[in-house]
Amino acid sequence: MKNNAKPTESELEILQVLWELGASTVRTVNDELCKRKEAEVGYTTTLKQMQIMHEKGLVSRNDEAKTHIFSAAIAESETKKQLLDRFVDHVFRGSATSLVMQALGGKKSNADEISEIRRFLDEMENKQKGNDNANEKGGK
Amino acid sequence: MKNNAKPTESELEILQVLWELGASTVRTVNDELCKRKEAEVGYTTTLKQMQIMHEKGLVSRNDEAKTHIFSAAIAESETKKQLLDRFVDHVFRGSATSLVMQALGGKKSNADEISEIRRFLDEMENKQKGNDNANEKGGK
DNA sequence: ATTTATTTACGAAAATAATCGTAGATAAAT
DNA sequence: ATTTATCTACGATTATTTTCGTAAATAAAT
Repeated sequence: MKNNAKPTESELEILQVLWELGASTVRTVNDELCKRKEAEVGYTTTLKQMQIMHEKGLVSRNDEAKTHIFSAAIAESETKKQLLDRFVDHVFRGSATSLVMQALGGKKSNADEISEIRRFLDEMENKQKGNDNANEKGGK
Repeated sequence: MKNNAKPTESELEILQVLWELGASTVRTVNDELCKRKEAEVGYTTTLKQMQIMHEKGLVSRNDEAKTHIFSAAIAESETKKQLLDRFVDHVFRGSATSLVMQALGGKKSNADEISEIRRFLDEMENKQKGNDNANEKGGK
């Protein structure tokens, strides 16, 4: 329940592929990366990256078959949450609200999005009522 | 109106100081950085960093006086918007909504925050009504 | 069995970011 | 004028991340 390893930019790209496609070979991941990025990505580059990620415990590897099968070893939502927290701390100095303002204000958010968020806020508020407190946290 | 220079982590930290304190000397910035971070930051490290930032056009410099005075050369909101866009693209693959969900769900958002956001959404919706269309934009 | 295609392992180079030491410049204090 | 304190310029080092070439392993095709 603890993985402090912060994936780098390109490690994140690989994780995104694994999260989306599920367990995959290096070949599959590399193909997908080439589709997503402008420039080509060398096969051995992706391979090396995934080997490093394996050492770090970011991905797991099934090497029974000739060709190894990799899958993400860290949860998508948990990882994104961590990245987001870090981002909020660094860029918005801890204020999630001002980030949200910026995110919604800057982007072309349509009516559907807005009402979706509204629904979400409703849910949040309900939860909060049921379980108040729970909000201490030794923030510096 | 175009500054594609993406500040690095530590450049951002310096920009944050300048945005907050306004035009400052290297000494002032360095002192502030030392306060904010765990570890000490060497004076010449900060100096060098700010020199590089000057070359890149991230800060401007007044060197009439003996001691140079630096100020941020890029706008805070504009910069944060760019960083956020980039972040949303990379981590949430373009979905601002899912980022907001994550931001609000994960963080300890209190009732005040929630209603603040609600008000914000109201405003957004009004604006949208008054000026519909305006939402075409070469989306991918 | 030999060739061919594909894969993994390994190491190292290239690119980028961050840190710092030292020397020289500048001005204030004595 | 000499010392002292503070600052800038410059170069170099260190650390981290990304990229890739080459060789060895593996299995499929001939």
